[in-house]
Amino acid sequence: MFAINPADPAPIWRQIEEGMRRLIALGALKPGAPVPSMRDLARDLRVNPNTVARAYQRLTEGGMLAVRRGEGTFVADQPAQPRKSEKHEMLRDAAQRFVSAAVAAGAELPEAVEAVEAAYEKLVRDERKRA
Amino acid sequence: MFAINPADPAPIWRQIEEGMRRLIALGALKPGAPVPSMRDLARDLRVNPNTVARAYQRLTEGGMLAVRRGEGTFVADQPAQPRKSEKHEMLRDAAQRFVSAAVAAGAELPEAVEAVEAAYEKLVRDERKRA
DNA sequence: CCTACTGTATTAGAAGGCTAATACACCGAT
DNA sequence: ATCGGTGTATTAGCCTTCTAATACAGTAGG
Repeated sequence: MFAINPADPAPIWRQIEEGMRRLIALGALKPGAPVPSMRDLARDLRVNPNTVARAYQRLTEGGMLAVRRGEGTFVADQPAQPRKSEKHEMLRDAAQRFVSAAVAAGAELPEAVEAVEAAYEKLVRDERKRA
Repeated sequence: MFAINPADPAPIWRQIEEGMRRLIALGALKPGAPVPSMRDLARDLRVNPNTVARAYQRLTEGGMLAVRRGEGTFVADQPAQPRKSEKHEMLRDAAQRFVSAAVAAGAELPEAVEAVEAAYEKLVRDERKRA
């Protein structure tokens, strides 16, 4: 599925939440498709089931996942995409953090953009490979 | 100087460290110039002096700052810029995190690049304004 | 029915980040 | 010499995250 980065200061449950959103946005997980059970994913990521549960709960509340109790968890039929305002806000914040890190590392704009393009292509390529 | 973002999961001492690196990289703090005392900066950022101390220590170890004991802390005469390999590694990791967040938010590459350009210009503009 | 799997919930404990309160050593100015 | 400013260091306590160990409720299949 995706990997957990222990060096990332972001909580694991947030990394899982973001990873699922990413897979759905990329189309790697289609509406109605089952997602791994909490215990399976926890074993896969070497993480506690409770941590996965927290991520799944948030995704369910957000309308990305749908739970059929006793049966499993599935991608929602109409995965709720974030509102335009929220999307822009998230993008703006993430970009601010990235640029701050890039400048602190001694990079200027062209280098930063280049790194983003490379990371994007790699992400898409890795996802295609898994399919 | 710069602001602390409580919503950012990154530890405060790391935000401070990055903020100082940024100011030096942008030329807002020139070699030999004094940086705020730990207690002053702590009061300014509404943060504990110990937290600032941790950031300053790391920056001193990294060769960015120089301490004249009892007198204050100053930007090193020749601020050590990160090695090319480290710079690339930092850029790559930061870009990966940003792209992951952007895709999870439902954005594609052009939008992401646009956000980066906007954030960069805003960062530079805000720094010029403070000077 | 029984087993094995789903998600849900609770409790306890370890680890790290942050705060707070001190104390110490050093330098410069009064 | 004293006072007020530096950076350095230590200790204790709180909060959040993560782990671990359970227990419970629902569904599918033999």
